[in-house]
Amino acid sequence: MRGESSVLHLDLDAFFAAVEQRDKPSLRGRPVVVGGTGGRGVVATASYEARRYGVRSAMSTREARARCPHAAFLGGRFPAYREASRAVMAVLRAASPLVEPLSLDEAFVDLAASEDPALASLEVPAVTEYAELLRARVAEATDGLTCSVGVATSKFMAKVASDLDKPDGLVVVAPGTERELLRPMSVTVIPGVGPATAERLRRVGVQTVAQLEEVSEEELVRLVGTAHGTSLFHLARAQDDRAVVAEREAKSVSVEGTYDSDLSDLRLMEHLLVRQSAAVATRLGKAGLSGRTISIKVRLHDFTTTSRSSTLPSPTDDPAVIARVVRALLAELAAGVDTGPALRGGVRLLGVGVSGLADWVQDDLFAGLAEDTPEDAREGAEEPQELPEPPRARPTGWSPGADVVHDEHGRGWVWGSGRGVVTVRFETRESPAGPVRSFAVDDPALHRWQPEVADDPDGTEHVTEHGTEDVTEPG
DNA sequence: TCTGGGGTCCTAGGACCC
DNA sequence: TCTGGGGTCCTAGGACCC
Repeated sequence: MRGESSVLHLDLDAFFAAVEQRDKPSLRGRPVVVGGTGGRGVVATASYEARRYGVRSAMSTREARARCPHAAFLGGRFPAYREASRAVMAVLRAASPLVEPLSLDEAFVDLAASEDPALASLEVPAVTEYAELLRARVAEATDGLTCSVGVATSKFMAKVASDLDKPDGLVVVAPGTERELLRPMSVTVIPGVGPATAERLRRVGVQTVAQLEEVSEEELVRLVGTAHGTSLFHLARAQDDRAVVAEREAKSVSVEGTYDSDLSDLRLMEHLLVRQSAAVATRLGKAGLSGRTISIKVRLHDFTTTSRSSTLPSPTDDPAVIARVVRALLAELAAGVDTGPALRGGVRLLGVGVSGLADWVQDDLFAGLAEDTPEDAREGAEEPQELPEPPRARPTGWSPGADVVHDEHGRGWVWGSGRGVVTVRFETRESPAGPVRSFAVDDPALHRWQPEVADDPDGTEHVTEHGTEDVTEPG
C-alpha cells in the first residue's frame, strides 16, 4: 500500500453493448444483450437498459430473453471491441508507461510512473482532476464510450473504488481512509472471494470485511488454504503491495466449444477435437509460441468436467503433433472404466489447450531430442528383452493413428517419455489410403504414454522422442 | 435444454532425484 | 538395509475472474 493514491483502475461501462449502441444508433436507449445466441448461450454484457429488467452477465441467454424479450440480442463483433480496446489502451499508455490490461475493457495504470505534465502531483485533488481528464480522453478516442475509474493506494482499493460510482463515475480514495471504506462491505468485494469461499466464510459467521478482520490468519488458512488464507487476511486490512505489471506473458492457449446438443459419437468428438487442435496451433503460430503440455477438456451433459493432459519432451506448435496427442487423450478417456461410459452418455463441451509455453519454436525436432534423451529410455530401446511381460489384461483402449514399434517377438510397443516403455497390442487394417494401424494399451497404470512421434515420410515406423535409430522397425 | 469462452492460480498426490 | 527429508515435475480438479 502506497502513501499516495497513485494506482488507477479503469473499467469501460457495459463495454460490448456500449460499442454496439455507439455503432448502431437504432440501439441507443434500448436494451441490448451481447453474448451467445445459441441454445446454450450466456450473456457477456447487458446494456444498462437491459439490466433494469434483471439481465446480468453470465446469465443464460434463455433467461435473459424471458426477462427482457424486446431486447436486441447480438452475438458480438470482437474485431470492433478489440479496436475500441486498443484505442483506450493507447490513451492509458500515453498517460503512463505502466499499464496493465486485465481484459479488453479493464486496466490498471500506475500514475506514479506517469510523465504526463497534466498530472500536477499525486495529491488527491490533482489526481482527481487528472482522472477526469483521462475519462474525457477515453471518450474522445472511442467516439463516446464511457468508463468508470477508481484511484487509490493499491490495486485492490482502486478496483473497489471504480465499482462505487458506475456507470460513468470516478472515485478517488484518500490515503488512510481505506479500511473505514471497506469495513461495511461484503467479503465478496475481495478479489478471489467467489461463491465457494463466501459460503465457507458465511458458515463461520463472516459476511462483512469488518467481521473478516476479526478472524486470525491461522483460522483463515485452515478454512481456505495457505495462499488464499494469507491473501484474505491482508486484503481484509487493505494491505496490498501488488505492483502494476505492464507485460504479462501468456501461460496457455486454448479453444473450446459448447454444442447445442450433446455428443455421443466418439468419431465425431475426435473430429471436433482435431479441428480445435488446428485452431490452437494457428493461434500459437501467430503468437510465435509453442508449448509442451497438451490437454483436452470434456464437459458431460451433467456439467461434470474432466481433463487429460500429456507433456511432451519439447514444445510444439505443430497441428499434426497436437492432434495426435489429443486423439490419444480422447482414446484414454474412452477406455476409462468410469470415463468411457460417461463419454458415450453425452458430451456438451470439448476443448483443446496447450500450456507450458515457450516463446520459441523448435526448428529441428530431432536435433533437440538427441541431446536430452533420457538414459533409461535409450537402454530400453537397446534392450527390448527387458520390456515388461506381455500383457494378460484386456486392452483398455484403442488409439487410432499412433505409431508403434514391434520387437522381434512381434509384440507392439509405444515409447513413454522417460518413463520406460508401455506395452500395447496393435492391429493393422487395410484402408484405401493404405494400412491403418491401431493399438491398445494393456496396462491401465501405464497408459499415460507420450505419443510424440514424427511424421512418417519414408514409410517406416519410428519414434523420434528418444532417438530414432534405436527404435526403427526391423524390415 | 439452467450454466460461454478465454484465461489464471492453487492444491494435493505421486514419481523421481539427491 | 532402513529411514527420511527436500525439491521439482507432472497430472487432475477446483475456484475464480472478465
